[in-house]
Amino acid sequence: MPELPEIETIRRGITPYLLGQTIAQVVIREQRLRWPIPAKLYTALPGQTVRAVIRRGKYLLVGTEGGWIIVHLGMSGSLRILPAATPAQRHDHVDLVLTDQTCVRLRDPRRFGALLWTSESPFKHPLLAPLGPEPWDPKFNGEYLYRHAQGKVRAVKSFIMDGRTVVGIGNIYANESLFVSGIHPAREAGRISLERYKRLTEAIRQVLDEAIDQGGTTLRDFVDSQGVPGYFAGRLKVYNRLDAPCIRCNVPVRHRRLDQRSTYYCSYCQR
DNA sequence: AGTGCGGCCTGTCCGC
DNA sequence: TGCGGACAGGCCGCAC
Repeated sequence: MPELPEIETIRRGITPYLLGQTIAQVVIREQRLRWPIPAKLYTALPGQTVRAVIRRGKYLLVGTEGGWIIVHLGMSGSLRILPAATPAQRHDHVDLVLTDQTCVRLRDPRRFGALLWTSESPFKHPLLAPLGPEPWDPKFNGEYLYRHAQGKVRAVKSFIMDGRTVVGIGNIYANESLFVSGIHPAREAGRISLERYKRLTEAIRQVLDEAIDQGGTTLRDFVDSQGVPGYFAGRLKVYNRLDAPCIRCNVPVRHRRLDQRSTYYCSYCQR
């Protein structure tokens, strides 16, 4: 479910409730996420105070004196700020209960998400270490993408969705960014000019900025930490718009499956 | 080494 | 109304 704008929306929502707060206890109702929740998480955390809430790609990192919680929301995860006494519903797997009797509640029906613990720098964790730059990192520019694309025969869509290339771009925003920059999603990554890659990096930042501004995209069930949906779905230019007229040229939006992922594009505007 | 795909899960929707 | 199958916002891990 959540891509970078949704994770950033959640990060901004939970940060004021977490910073400086002390964790009273960790309630685990279901330990089987993508990987089992490590015992260290619930033994080390009580008594710790939250010092930082940061985002790296689609990971949320909650820092305390003793280490870091690494959170990934997979396809269906959400985090809500609630009174700790709120009855848990189906798929509410974990509560971080704070001493002020609020809690951060993790719900994840599909359990593709993860909740991990590290006492080292989270950036050195095997899941985070291989990640490429953030989309707003100055080194993420046209030259960077062009250089890394050389010799790559894979489709540009799959190239930009690869976290080693750049973080945070999932299926929706890959579709949107490629539309905005006029690049066909199936085009070979290694056969795109520097000029067009410059446009793509700008398109990516523009699309992500606007999506964050709108509180993310809710197609069916994304909600922020207060339970509010995002409003970017109304601004999508191609995603989920099969057969609707292209906003630029009126040709019907097309759909195909590319690397097992739903892909929307305008066959006239994107080459 | 780069690439493609199976698999992890539940919920929903659609056609029969 | 029930049932099977396809599909959904991610991404690891393994084949080739």
